Amino acid sequence: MFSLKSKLSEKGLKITPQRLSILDAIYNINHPTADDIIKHIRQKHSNIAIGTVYKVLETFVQKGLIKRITTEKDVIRYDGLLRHHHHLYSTDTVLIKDYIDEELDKILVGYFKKKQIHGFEIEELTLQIKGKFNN
Amino acid sequence: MFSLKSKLSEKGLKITPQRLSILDAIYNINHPTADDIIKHIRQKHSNIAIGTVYKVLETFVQKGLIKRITTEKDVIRYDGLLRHHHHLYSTDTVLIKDYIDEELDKILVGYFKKKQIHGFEIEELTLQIKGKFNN
DNA sequence: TCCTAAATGAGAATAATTCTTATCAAAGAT
DNA sequence: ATCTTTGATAAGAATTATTCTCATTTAGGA
Repeated sequence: MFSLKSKLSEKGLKITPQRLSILDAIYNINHPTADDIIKHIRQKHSNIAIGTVYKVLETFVQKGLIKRITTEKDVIRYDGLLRHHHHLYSTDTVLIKDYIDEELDKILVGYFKKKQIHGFEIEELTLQIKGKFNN
Repeated sequence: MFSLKSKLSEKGLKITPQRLSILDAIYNINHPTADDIIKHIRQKHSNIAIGTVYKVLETFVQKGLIKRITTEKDVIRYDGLLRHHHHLYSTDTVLIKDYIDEELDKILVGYFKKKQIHGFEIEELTLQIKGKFNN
């Protein structure tokens, strides 16, 4: 089962219309902000409280259903792609794209297996690839 | 000349006490927020307007004197280290440390010289290394 | 020293996020 | 199917971060 409902229940979360529509929004918007999600939900039909969206997003992050994306801005973006991946950041727009590259992952993991960082235990390696999208 | 004043004048910026103390703060605080900088300046002696700090920071970023750091939080942090480097992020605290590794840089550049990303022109590669600092 | 464009201060305005509390609803127990 | 309880949501206030506005000041070249 890959339904939205099963994703919630797998994490021991109650299934509510709000949570389902937030999860749906995350899967249908590219790295959305909380505001993107609110607008997306309100567009179609239902209303939702702003505080609920923030609270649910935090819950999802805690439960590992989604991740926060790092940006240089003062607004938090979320990512529903759980498979390990990197990000392409546009240097002139806000566009961010997922970048999956297992070969790169192997190289990075291999490199840091040999080369320890003194006083630091690595848990995750994410490459930020900044540049320009051609069209 | 590596004085703070020369850093400003090299970029064609007027030398003001506010700019000097902001630059000084950036070099003396580890990846500060605007608020960290304000507190640092007010601690010692001089007062400074909050708006001025934000404005000057933006100017510095535009001129390439400092950089914004990417984080998962909704607060912007700055970095005065201009040499290309990566970052170590603590997964349980807000600590961020610079990580310089030219060997890694060569591997990454070499990798993406061979492996193009379709529709994307790379300008900068920054690795986010998340994990735990041992004390 | 004077002049002018640029910088700053002060506070209002905006934006993003969190908090509070009353009401509501999911889902397990009956 | 209904009840009950615990957790979820709505609404709006509060907080925090950042930006904007505009009057005043100042750096630095003329």
